[in-house]
Amino acid sequence: MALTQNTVVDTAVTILQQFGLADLSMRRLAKELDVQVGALYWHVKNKQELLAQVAAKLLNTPQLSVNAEDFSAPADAILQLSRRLYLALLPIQDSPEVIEVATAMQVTELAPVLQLRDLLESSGLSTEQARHGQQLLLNHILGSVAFRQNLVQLDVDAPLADGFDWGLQRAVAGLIS
Amino acid sequence: MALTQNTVVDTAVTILQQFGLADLSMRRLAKELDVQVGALYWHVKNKQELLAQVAAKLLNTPQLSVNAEDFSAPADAILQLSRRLYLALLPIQDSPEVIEVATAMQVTELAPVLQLRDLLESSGLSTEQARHGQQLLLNHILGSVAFRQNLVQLDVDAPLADGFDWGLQRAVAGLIS
DNA sequence: ACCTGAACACCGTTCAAGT
DNA sequence: ACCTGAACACCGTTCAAGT
Repeated sequence: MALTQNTVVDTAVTILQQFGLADLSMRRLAKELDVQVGALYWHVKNKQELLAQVAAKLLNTPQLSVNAEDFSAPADAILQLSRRLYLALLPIQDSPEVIEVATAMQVTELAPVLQLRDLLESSGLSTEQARHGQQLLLNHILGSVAFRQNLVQLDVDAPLADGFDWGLQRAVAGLIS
Repeated sequence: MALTQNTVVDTAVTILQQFGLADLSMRRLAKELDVQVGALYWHVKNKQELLAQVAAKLLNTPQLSVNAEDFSAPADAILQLSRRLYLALLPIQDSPEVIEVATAMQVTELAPVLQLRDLLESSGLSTEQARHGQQLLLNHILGSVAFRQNLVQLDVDAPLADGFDWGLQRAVAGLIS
């Protein structure tokens, strides 16, 4: 099996899911693929670009999209999509950092994030307002995931009531006045 | 001048402000203090604890507090405090990561973050709701700072209209119904 | 075109030994 | 009590040289 960009990214995803970002090093990745480190740089420009592609693999799945027609109001679709994103990212260690790298490079298109903006626009916000609303919601999703993952990591008893959903509802209520 | 915990943390703050988190390594810090790396570990448990103390130094300043009596409504005090936090963190490279480390370890008390919660409570929210509202606002502040700093880093033209304040107003409006 | 081998310039943390 | 010297086990990236 020849080394391709796809197998590199896929293996990176697996390492991330199983061991977290701290273990996702170029050297570890090379070892997993039975290859020398330098070989990776033929298929991927650098680690940042690799992480962006990992983020795309994580988010660009049909499971993370929502059918606007299934909801009576756009606000409900927004809530649903946000919850799906939150729940999908929660079990993947350090996923917020990875997503942030991808959005920062912004060359990679993350479908659910774009849909979030679309839904905000179709709920009556202007293009610019929708972009800012998307920012607010994404900040809350990623921040809440990171916070929760830190609690687990430090063996602190996680409060049963999460706070994510409450904050999400208030944010959406504030956005769609 | 003997090496103390305080000088170590202060030097760390300086490196962070001038060169960012990537340059704030234990080895670089030791070099700046004309000392061997191992010496640092006598004054600080590890790098994580150091970063938590750096965060405390950055945030626990009287400039980042607000006098509730100066405002007609608690909502205005919340807005003002949030803006001050945002503006204070913006010029410090990678400040969101540092603050996140500190809040994750939660042993360090960050005064402005606590005041945010107090203000939310005094605006009519329950203790639990105030905690969740604090989470929403902090997520937005740190997320927006990180986003802005990434734009600068990548030499993308930053949009003049920031989006932070718009999102902040909507969030506060949603929280204080 | 694709990969190896080896180097460059770094990391955080530990710990015997010195003063 | 406080610090040095040196090691351990790692990093990301580059690049001549091989096939």
